[in-house]
Amino acid sequence: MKSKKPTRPDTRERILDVSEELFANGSFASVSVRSVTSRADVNLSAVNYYFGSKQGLFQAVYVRRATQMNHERVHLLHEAEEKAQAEGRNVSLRELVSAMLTPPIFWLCDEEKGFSVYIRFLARAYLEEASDMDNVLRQEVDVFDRFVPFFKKIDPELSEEDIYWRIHFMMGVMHHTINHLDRISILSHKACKRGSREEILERLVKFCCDGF
Amino acid sequence: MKSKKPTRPDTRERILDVSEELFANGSFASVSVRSVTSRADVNLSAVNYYFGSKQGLFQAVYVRRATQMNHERVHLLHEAEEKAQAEGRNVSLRELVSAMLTPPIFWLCDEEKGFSVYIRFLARAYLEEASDMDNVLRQEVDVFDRFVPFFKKIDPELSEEDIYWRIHFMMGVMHHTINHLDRISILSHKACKRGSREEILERLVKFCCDGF
DNA sequence: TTATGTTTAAAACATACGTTTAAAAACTTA
DNA sequence: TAAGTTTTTAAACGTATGTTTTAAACATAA
Repeated sequence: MKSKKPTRPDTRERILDVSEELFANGSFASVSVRSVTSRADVNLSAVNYYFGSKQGLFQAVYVRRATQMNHERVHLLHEAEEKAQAEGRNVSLRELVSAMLTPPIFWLCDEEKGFSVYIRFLARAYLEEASDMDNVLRQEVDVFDRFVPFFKKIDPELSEEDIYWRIHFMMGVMHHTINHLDRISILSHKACKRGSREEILERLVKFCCDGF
Repeated sequence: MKSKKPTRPDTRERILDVSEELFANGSFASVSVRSVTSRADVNLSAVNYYFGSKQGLFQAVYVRRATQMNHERVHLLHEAEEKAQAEGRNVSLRELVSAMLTPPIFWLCDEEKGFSVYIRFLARAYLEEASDMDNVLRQEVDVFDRFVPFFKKIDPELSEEDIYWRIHFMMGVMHHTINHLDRISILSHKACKRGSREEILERLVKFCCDGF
């Protein structure tokens, strides 16, 4: 007698969870609404009911966690700023790079929460049709703008163009690392394992700092 | 009376050209066979006739230029090796990095030939379903293996794992740069233009060398 | 020319897709 | 309970998809 289905108030969240994962592993076009609803054990119409369209669902997946992640980045920046002020020095390059990379990398390696999946989703979203994803980029740009003055203070000789190019390169390393984390074992003939969250972050931050 | 259609022996190539471009701008699933054949001004069945299936077409697009590009990389490596030997020194880090990055970057900026499109296609192909694309990766891995001893000679303290990670990071920077070349103008508020082929290559090589 | 193999053409097939509709079910509030 | 709102369900719609089929057009060589 327990087969009676009650209304589940978490339907919306379950759809988001499932599609976050599917969109992280495949392109927008390759993920069907039906594959989402069936895996979420939800009626087909639920997607259109809650999100209007497939495109609306995609954007909702993005929005759900984007704000939080960029807040974390700014928070780390402020922490580093205060610490530096207390010690009467500039914010170090390492602190800056770390503030930008730590949230996504930590999320990535946090299997507990669903954040891990989101980071892969995000890296993939960057490659979707430009017009749809420009808004996504905008928010990150605004965050990065707050970092630029600090980079400039470290090396006043750097032009803004130099700084933007290097931030751009940093994001490249990060997104690529995220998307190909499992493939690196192929590349190295199983020589190196994925490694812990701290290990990856350490390698990444070092590479980016030296690149800067 | 010129509307009589002769047999066009270039049908196969035209299909490859068009799909290379479409696959460079969109995911595998988002590109329809019909969009390919109509833009190539070719009958719908031609794709299945020449390539068996859509998947076959995709792989054919990859294979057409992959071998050539990796040959170019190895060629540059040999050139650097001979020059270094003649001068009685080791191959420099810069020469190694340059040998790996120059072919794709030069191709990327070469609007004349169709190579430019191929590089973008390639970067996108890396994100397609793993099982289909592992063969694609295999070839690059084999090429990179030939570079490893030279990196080791430069810095014998480096472990193989270190080297593979850094090669991995390099490819990340490159692919990301390729895929987001137009977006960098957004990121920098139009502060920096795309720049010439040499400029991009120079920035990229420098960043990667320093990262190493 | 005729015969043979290759390439193009148009149509149809079966299926999968995103979305809509309309009614039933579950929940909320009075 | 009764009325009203929100959520879930099943079915259908129209369209787009990859692929197959069958025949016509072409090229080449005997």
